[in-house]
Amino acid sequence: MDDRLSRVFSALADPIRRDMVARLAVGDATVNELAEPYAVTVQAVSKHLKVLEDAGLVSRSKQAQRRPVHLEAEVFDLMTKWIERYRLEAEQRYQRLDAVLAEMAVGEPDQAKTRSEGEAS
Amino acid sequence: MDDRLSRVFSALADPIRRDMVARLAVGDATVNELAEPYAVTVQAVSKHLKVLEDAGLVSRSKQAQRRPVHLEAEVFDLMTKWIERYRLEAEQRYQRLDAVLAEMAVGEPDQAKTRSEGEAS
DNA sequence: AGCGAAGTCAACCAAAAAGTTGAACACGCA
DNA sequence: TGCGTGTTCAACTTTTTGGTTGACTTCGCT
Repeated sequence: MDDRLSRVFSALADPIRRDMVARLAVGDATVNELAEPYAVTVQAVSKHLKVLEDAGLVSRSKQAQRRPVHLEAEVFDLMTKWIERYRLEAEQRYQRLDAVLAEMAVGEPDQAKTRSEGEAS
Repeated sequence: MDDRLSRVFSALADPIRRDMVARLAVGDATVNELAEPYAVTVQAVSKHLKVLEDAGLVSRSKQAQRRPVHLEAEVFDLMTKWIERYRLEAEQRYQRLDAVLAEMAVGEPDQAKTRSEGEAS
């Protein structure tokens, strides 16, 4: 887990961290406020925040002795770009496959294709 | 890590698994084909596939003694929905904030609002 | 009937993650 | 000046993860 995308996905793999992101979408909050709903210590929440921060999902400014946590929504783009890219590729492939199947339906129906069998597609 | 979304995010937190998804977007593949580029055993790849399968990202049909792996792109929707929801919430919040700031600029500039300080908003 | 290829299962290991407790640090305030 | 609050740091434990090796199953092929 070294690259950015891995850190982002990994950060959001935890329900508590996802819930914290959900709450931060509504407004900044302090560590104690964030910790309050969960059945874990505030130290554990502090660690969760570090994970989110390392992933670039969150930033912490210091204001007196409290550190308001702020959601950095731009990182979401990184994920959506990755997801959309492969979703699209897969969808386009289905369209091509449909075209091929349609072609086969009108053409000859037995294209056994028992060659080397090595590659996918 | 029990719910669906956690499993999906967690599955994609690993670079090898993300790469496998990327390759499967282009076409189905067998376990050995998938394993080939990586410096790990085929057993390890089999485990990775189990993780992807448990997340619903991939399905395996059995065809003779090989099990072609197939990408299930629908699961991506689950993620994008989650992501978009909070991205939008955060963005709308900024717009509201901008509106408030603009209002304050023309109106009275000292709306101290030092009440309970309890909630984030 | 039996070899060989493709996958999986089981047991194990090391490293990382998620949690704990306890101590320390950094302020504001009386 | 020193107490209290908010947060982090450090050390430790337990669970999960990603990897290994070795044995086993399933099938096609000759």
